[in-house]
Amino acid sequence: MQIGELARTTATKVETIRFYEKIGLLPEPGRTSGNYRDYGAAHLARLSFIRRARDLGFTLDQVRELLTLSDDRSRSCSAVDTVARAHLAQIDQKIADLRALRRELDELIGQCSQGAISDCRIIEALGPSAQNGH
Amino acid sequence: MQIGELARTTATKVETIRFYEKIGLLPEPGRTSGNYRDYGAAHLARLSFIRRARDLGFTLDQVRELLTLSDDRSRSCSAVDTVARAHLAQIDQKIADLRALRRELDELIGQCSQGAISDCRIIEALGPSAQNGH
DNA sequence: TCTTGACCCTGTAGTTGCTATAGGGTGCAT
DNA sequence: ATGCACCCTATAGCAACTACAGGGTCAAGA
Ligand SMILES: [Zn+2]
Ligand SMILES: [Zn+2]
Ligand SMILES: [Zn+2]
Ligand SMILES: [Zn+2]
Repeated sequence: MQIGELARTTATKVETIRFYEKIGLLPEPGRTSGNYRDYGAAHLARLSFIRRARDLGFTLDQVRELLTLSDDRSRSCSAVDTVARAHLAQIDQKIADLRALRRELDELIGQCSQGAISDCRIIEALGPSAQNGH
Repeated sequence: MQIGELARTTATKVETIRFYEKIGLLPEPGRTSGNYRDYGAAHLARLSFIRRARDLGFTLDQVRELLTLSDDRSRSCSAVDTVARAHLAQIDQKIADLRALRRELDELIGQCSQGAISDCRIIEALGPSAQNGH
C-alpha cells in the first residue's frame, strides 16, 4: 500500500503521515524499488490509533504514551486510565475557561448601542482605564 | 518609561512587548541616548488594549482590526460589533466541540474495567477496527 | 517511443503567539 | 573598578501540522 492510499483510508494528509514518521510516532515502512514507502496492515492499524486519539484531543505526547502502553498487552490498564482521565480534566478546564470568556464577551456585546466608536462600550472596555470587576 | 516598567504595569513579558512591536501591533517608541526604548502614555494605553483583547481571546489579527477601528473615533461601531460577534460565535463553536469530545471520552473511560491492557476498552476503541457510531 | 499525468521523494519554510536563549551594551551604586 | 540590574539584537524553539520547490517513478495512451 503506498502513502496516498493510506492517507485516503485514514483521512490523513500525506504530509502528516511523513511528519508522524519523522517524529518517530509511525515506524518507517519498507521501500519499493522506486523508493516509494510501502505500508502494511500494522502501519494502518497504528495510524488509525493515532488519528482516533488525536480526534479525541490527546496531544502527540499523550498518543505516544498510549501507544507504548497498548504495546504491552499484559500490563494493567490503570496507566491508560490515568492518561485518559488527565485529558478529561484538561478538557473540563478548557470548557470552564471558554465559558467564563463567553460570559464576559457577551456582556460586552450587550452593552454596545451601535452608535459612534467614541461611545462604543466595547472599545471603551478594552481601553486602559477600564476596570474589570470580575 | 522603559520596557521593564511597561511590562510590569501591563503584566506582559518584555519579550512579548518587543514581539508586538516587531509585528507592527505596537508602534515603535522613541529611544534614549543609550538606545533604550522609551514609552509614553499612548503606548501604555495601546498595550493595555491589546492585552485586554487577548485576554478575551481575540486573535492578533482581530486585535489589529479592533485597534484600527478604534482609531477612527467618528465612525459607527457596527464593524466592532461584527468582529466581537464573530469571535463569540467562534467561542460557542469551540465549546460545542469540546463538549462533544468530553462526552466521547467520558463514555470511553466509563467502559474501562481496570483489567489488562488486552481487555481495555479504551485501547480497543482506539484500534483500527473500532467503529465509532456517533 | 515518447509523452502526459498522477503519484511519489527530500528538504525547507510557513502558520499562531509567544518564549527562551546567546552574546553582548548601559547605567547606577559601592 | 566592579558588580548588578537592566537593556539591546538576532535567532531558535514550542505544537502539530501544512505548503511549497524542485525533483524522480510509473502506467497508459498517441
Ligand atoms: Zn464583565
Ligand atoms: Zn459599540
Ligand atoms: Zn461513543
Ligand atoms: Zn482499561
